[in-house]
Amino acid sequence: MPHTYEYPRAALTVDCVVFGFDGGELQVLLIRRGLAPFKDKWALPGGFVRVEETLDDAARRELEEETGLHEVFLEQLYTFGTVKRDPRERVVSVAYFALVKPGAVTAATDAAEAKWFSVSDLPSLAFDHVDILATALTRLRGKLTYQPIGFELLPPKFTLTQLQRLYEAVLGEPLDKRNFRKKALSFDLLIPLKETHRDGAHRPAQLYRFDPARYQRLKRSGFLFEL
Amino acid sequence: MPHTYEYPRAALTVDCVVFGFDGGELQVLLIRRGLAPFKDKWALPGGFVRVEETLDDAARRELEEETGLHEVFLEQLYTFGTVKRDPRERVVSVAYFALVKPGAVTAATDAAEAKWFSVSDLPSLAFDHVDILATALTRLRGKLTYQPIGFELLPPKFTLTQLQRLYEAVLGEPLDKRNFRKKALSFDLLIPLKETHRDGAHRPAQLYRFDPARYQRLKRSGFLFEL
DNA sequence: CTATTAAAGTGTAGAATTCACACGAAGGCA
DNA sequence: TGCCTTCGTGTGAATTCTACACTTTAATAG
Repeated sequence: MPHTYEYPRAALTVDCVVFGFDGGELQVLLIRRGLAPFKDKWALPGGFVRVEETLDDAARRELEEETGLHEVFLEQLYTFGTVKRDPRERVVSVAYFALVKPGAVTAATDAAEAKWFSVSDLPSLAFDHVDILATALTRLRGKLTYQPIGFELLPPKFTLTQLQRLYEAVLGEPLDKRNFRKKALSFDLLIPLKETHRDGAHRPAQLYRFDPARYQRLKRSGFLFEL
Repeated sequence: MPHTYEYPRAALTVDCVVFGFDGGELQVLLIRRGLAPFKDKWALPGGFVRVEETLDDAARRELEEETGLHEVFLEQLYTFGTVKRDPRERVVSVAYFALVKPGAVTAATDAAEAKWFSVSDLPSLAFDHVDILATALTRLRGKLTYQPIGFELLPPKFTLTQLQRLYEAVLGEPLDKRNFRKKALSFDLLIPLKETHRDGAHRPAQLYRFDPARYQRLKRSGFLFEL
C-alpha cells in the first residue's frame, strides 16, 4: 500500500563493509547484485531501512539476509548522502563496518552470490561503494592502533604471530617481532591457553585468547590501548 | 504537493552541535524551539534535509538559517536512528559538529532565539539531543589531541595561554605550561606575529596564528599531530 | 635415531620522548 | 619607583621506543 508525504523524501539504506582476514591479506565480503541498477556488479551487502527498525537493526538484518552472518562486530561508519549516488532516486546510505572471524561466512552463504576479495585486488563496485570502502579502510587502520578490535578478525584462539600478521596486513608495513609481542602482552588482555598450535615441521606456537571482560574493566578505568 | 512511495519512509534531518569557547568554558549553541513537539524547549539547531541537497549542504543551510553562522568548521558526527526518537513519526537524524570562533554568532542571530550554554550547565534538551551532544563531546575530546582543530575555536590571532586554556577546558584537566608550549610549538604550525596582546597590568603576550597551508602539506607527508 | 628445517620465543643498549618542576622578564598602574 | 600579574623559559630523571640476532622446539626426511 502506498504512503504519501507532503514533501519528497530520500530513501534510506544501510551498507556494510565486512572485513575478514585469511592469515595473509585483509579481505572484504562483496555480493553480486541480482537486480538493476548495476545488475551483476559487485557491491557491499546492504538494503533499505524499514520504518520500524533501528539503523543498527537494519544493518544486522541485511547482513544476515545477504551473507548469513550474525553476531559480528558491527559499528556505524559514516553516512553517505550525495544527491546522485543512486541513479534511480535520492538514496541516503548509512554505512557500517563489520569485522568477522575466519570461517563465519562460508557455511552460511545462500542463494545470493557472496565472495571474499582481497582489499588489494578489488573488482569495480556499484554506486559509490569504493568511497565507502575507502572510508572503512581508513577507519579500520586508525582504530586498530588504539582499540583492541583486531581480535574480531581472528579465531577465538590465536597465536601472536597471527596477530602480528593481521596488524601488518591492515597497516601495510612490517612490524618488529620482539617489540610487537612485548607491546601486545603488556596490556594483560591476552590470556595464554594450555594449548599450542602445531603447524608443520617446526616449534609449535602458544595459543592465546582475548579477554573481553578485562578489557571492559580497563576501559572504564580510563585506559589507553595503543599498538 | 504530495509525494507517494510504495513503502513508508523515515524523515531525514540534520542536527548540529555547535561548539564555542569564551576563554573559560566550552560552550554549545542551542536554539529555543518555537513549534511542537518540545515547544519552548532548547534544542540543537537543525532541520529537514531537502531531497535535492547533500547532507553537508543541509547542515550548512540549517546552521545559517537558525543561527546566522556560515563558513564554519563542520564535520559529520554520527547518525541517530532509534525508532522513537521523535514522537511524531520515524525521523533519522544525521548529526554534525561545528566549531566556531568567538564573536561569529552574536551579530548574526535573528528572530529565533539562539543562546550559548556552558557544557557543564545545560538545560534539558528536546528529543535525544543530550545523546547527540554527549557523542559530540567525546568526539571533540578525542579529536583535539590528534588533529589541530582547536584553532577553529579561537580568534585568528591568539596567545599560547589562550590555546592552553582551550585544551584544558575541553579535556577537563590542567596542563603543564612549559610542556604544553614546547609541544604546541614543536609542530611549526604556529606563526608568531609581530603583535602582542596587551591585557592588564602585566607583561603582554605574543600573538600567533595557525598556518593551515603548512598543515595541509604536513598532513600529506604522513604526519602526526599529537598534543 | 640423527640431522635438517622452519617458525617460536626471548633481552638489551642507545635514542627519543615524557614528565615534573621554579624563577626572571615585561609592562601597567598606583 | 615599587608592586602586581601574567608571560616566557631549561634541565634532569624516568619512561618509552627502537633496532637488532640467536637459541628453542617439534616435525620430517634420510
